[in-house]
Amino acid sequence: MKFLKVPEATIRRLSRYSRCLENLVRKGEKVVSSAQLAAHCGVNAAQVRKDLAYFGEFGIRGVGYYATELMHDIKRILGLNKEWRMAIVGIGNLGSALLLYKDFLKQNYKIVAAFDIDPPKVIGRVSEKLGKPIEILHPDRMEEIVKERNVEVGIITTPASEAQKAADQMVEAGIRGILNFAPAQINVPEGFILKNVFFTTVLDNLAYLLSSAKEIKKTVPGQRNRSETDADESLHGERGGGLSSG
Amino acid sequence: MKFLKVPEATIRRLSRYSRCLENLVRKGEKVVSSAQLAAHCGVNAAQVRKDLAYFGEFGIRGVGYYATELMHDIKRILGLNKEWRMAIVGIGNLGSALLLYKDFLKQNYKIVAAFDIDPPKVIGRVSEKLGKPIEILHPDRMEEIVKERNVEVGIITTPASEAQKAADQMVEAGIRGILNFAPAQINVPEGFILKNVFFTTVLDNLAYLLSSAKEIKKTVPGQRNRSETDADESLHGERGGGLSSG
DNA sequence: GGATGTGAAGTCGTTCACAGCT
DNA sequence: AGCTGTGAACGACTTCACATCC
Repeated sequence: MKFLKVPEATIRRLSRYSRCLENLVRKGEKVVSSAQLAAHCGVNAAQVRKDLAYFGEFGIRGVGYYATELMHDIKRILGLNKEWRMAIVGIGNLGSALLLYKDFLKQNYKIVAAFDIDPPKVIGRVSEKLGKPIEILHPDRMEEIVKERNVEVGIITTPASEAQKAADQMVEAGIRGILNFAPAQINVPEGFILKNVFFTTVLDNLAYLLSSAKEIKKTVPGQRNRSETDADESLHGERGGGLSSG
Repeated sequence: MKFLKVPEATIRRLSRYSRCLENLVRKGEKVVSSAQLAAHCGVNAAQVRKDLAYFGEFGIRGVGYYATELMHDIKRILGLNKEWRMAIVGIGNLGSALLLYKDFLKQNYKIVAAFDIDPPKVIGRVSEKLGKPIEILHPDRMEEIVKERNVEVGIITTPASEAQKAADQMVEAGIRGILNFAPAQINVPEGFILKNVFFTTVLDNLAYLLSSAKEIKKTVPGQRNRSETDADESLHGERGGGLSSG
């Protein structure tokens, strides 16, 4: 095990290994080899071993990895051995969906505050769907609430035009990690972390592949056999500068 | 201009260039250099030129690129010079949000059909928010409807347990491109294209960065100066095998 | 024997540097 | 003079192959 820069791609794969291991453990597997895990995740076996090697030695030569143990090790590496408390800003369609989206909470992620510039407008409809009243707060109170509730992650689901302002308020409130769903380019100060989730970039990708496939491949007319999924590298991130949406 | 394999990353950047160019055109810029565009997008100027070089020559030496023209060229390359008709399966929280999410439709993407295994259950609440009645169909009718309405892209927003079934029905109906939001590993036959949008993978990434930043950097205590955003490479895709969410 | 951990090789993508147009 | 287009250098990530250890 060396040290230094872990590729972003490695972290993404760890996230995947973790979920595959959950399945394998659920199926009762006690020990898994890098080859098995790799097959389940659709990656190369050496890749699995290399990824893990960034963080230590987790396996037993000649045997493999203890599934449960490895799963926990990976979760610890990813920082999932704690509860991450999140605040969401912008309770429109997407915001309220995330607020209600149960698959989200599976892994130690909890939304503990919701902000919108017009609380009364949204409080009713979200509460109704949730079945219990939900508290929607004005962003002016962000700093206070963030301190009070130990929020560490902010989610932006405002319209694009409001996204930078929301990010500024988060930064001001001391939130270090921001997940942005608004189709806007946001800047944050050094030391803060911004991740974008842009749907339409992925759609654009799909559109490109469909368009170019049509041109090139006259092959594969009506094949119906199940086969291993092809590549689908996709969800990405952005850097500085102009507006961009996903 | 050579030919051959265009990197996935290039396509993602084209998507970004396109949106930056929209802004620049809106601001009245007639001509932009690769350096300007690169600055706006937070990439290297040579990268911009290389990316474009995969598809032809679009600039004028000593001058730059005509902004509007380049924007249209890029959109054409991405396949955005047509309307993409989409069907969404699974009208839960996320599905109905996407159905109502206006920022989505900006670029030639239109949802023309919505499916759910229990239409009556969801039809009411979506219609209410939309202000007009919406038609929710049973997935059994997918093939018929897809043909009728020329659907080319499918969006999966079912629970994870139903995602593969939804994909199978899309494939059966002849939908070639699938965008999957369900936290599940899906397989599609050769010739079909699957892109995943996994929120929680991005969150895991954020969690990792926040955790490791805490360990390493005791620096950058209370910096408040605006600075160019740091890296935020992120939204990704998956391949074969096990369950994964994002 | 068998699977891990890892240097070395290979592949892919990015950046440099400059020739070539305008 | 200025900026594009592009071969060549560089760097990063992936895969191979094997020494190492159980």
